[in-house]
Amino acid sequence: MSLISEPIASFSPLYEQIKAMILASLQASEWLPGDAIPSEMELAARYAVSQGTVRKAIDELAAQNLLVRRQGKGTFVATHQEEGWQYRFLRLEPDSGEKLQLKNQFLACEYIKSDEYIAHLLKLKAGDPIIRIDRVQSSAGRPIVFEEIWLPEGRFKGLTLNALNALSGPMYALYEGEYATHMVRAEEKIKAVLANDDLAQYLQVPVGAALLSVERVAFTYGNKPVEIRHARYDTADQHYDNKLN
Amino acid sequence: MSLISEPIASFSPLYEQIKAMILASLQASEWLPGDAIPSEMELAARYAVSQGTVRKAIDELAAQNLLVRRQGKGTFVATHQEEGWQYRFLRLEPDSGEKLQLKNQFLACEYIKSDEYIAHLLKLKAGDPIIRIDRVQSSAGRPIVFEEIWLPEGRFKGLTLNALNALSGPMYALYEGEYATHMVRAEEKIKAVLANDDLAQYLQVPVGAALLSVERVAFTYGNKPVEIRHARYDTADQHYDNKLN
DNA sequence: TAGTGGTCTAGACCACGGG
DNA sequence: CCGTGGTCTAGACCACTAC
Repeated sequence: MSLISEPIASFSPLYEQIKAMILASLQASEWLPGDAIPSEMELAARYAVSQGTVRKAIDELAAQNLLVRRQGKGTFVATHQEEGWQYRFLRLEPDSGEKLQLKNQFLACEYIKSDEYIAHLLKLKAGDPIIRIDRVQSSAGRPIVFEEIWLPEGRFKGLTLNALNALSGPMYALYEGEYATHMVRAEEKIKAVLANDDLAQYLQVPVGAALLSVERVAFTYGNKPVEIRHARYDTADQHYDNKLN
Repeated sequence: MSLISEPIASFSPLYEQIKAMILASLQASEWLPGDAIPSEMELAARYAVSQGTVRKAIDELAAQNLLVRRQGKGTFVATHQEEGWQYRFLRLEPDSGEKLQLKNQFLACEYIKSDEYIAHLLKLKAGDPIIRIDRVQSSAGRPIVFEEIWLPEGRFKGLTLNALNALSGPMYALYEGEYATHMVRAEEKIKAVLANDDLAQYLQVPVGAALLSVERVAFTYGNKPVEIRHARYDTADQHYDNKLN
């Protein structure tokens, strides 16, 4: 591959250009979550570079959790459908250290107009159509999480409360299967807040109890924000677990 | 380098053995934070492997933030002294998005016996001697953070309130400079709590205000826990910022 | 046995930093 | 100018998976 006359990235290392082309294929759904991508040798031939160069490109995409390598089998597009990746972005865990088992109860799924704030986060215009979902998640029969979710209507057209109630497993699996939208990364802003009347009722805690407020923006390929969540966690018996490196 | 008769790791890939040996040198303070380590060629000669193998070992250590590569200059041992790495583990930031400027006020530095809980986290025995430090950090004259810190006395012998009050900059820089202890990673458990009388006074908030409780265990080389912190953040005007990948 | 990713090598050349 | 890390190649062999 020559360094001039490149379709996507115009300069910088060859492997960066390969990365960009693989990313473009992912974004274009040429390879779907769970699928194997072509072998390193095939890609090397396709892009007319050495296997080592393809290897470095794939290594970096795998480090970003976009691809998953499996020795002897191939390289696969990451998916939230998979065992162990089901709740990849959930940092809440019981103080006891056991695994958290959450049961969904969806309360609402409304088609509304975006306000300024949500529009800004989703890179839409105020007034653009969006979907708003409310849910409560329970562990061992006790409500632990109250969550408001906002989605752009365009990408998630047709989503209904019934579809949500039929769901078992994480919403990101649903987004992948039904709306061809794979979440790549997210940003969270965390605060401590007091329970108001509504929150107290949803989470069955006293008014004035301390709750963890977690605002999340989730992004798909190309750094495109496609979901906003505002969760409140009851952290009496569980905590938000974070690793710093 | 032969695959048998290895001093440190006994098998697995060559570059893993190189990693282990570089790590051992770091742990033994053969190269100090801020220093350059030998060049790739030198290390390749020393370990009798190719440059590419050393390269892969260094790449992985750099990805873990133990080393820092600088093209044209060399590879350096990571340090908390450096501009931009000063508050590498601090995730608190103003809602406005500006940079947080914190001023220290140390309240106490006592030599005490460890209780069960702290001993367990530090992998000591209950009753072992430890140091306990209290401090308040303020931004623009307003108290934002109250923090209790526990250190094993053995490693930090001689630390005094005066030394702390002379400190400008992060404590991890002090640990590095005075106690040859570099922090490599940390784990935090986050909850929402209510301000009691003491916290209300330290942070100048009403009793019953919501505060973020952050318990941190910090580790040096070899996964050795050497510091416990329990912080309470006032998140009225700032938040804990987290990226999920 | 064939095909995949994983390791290792040796050598060429580039890009950056500093004397 | 030299020494550093950064890129790229070509080829050999290993380790794992599946048929």
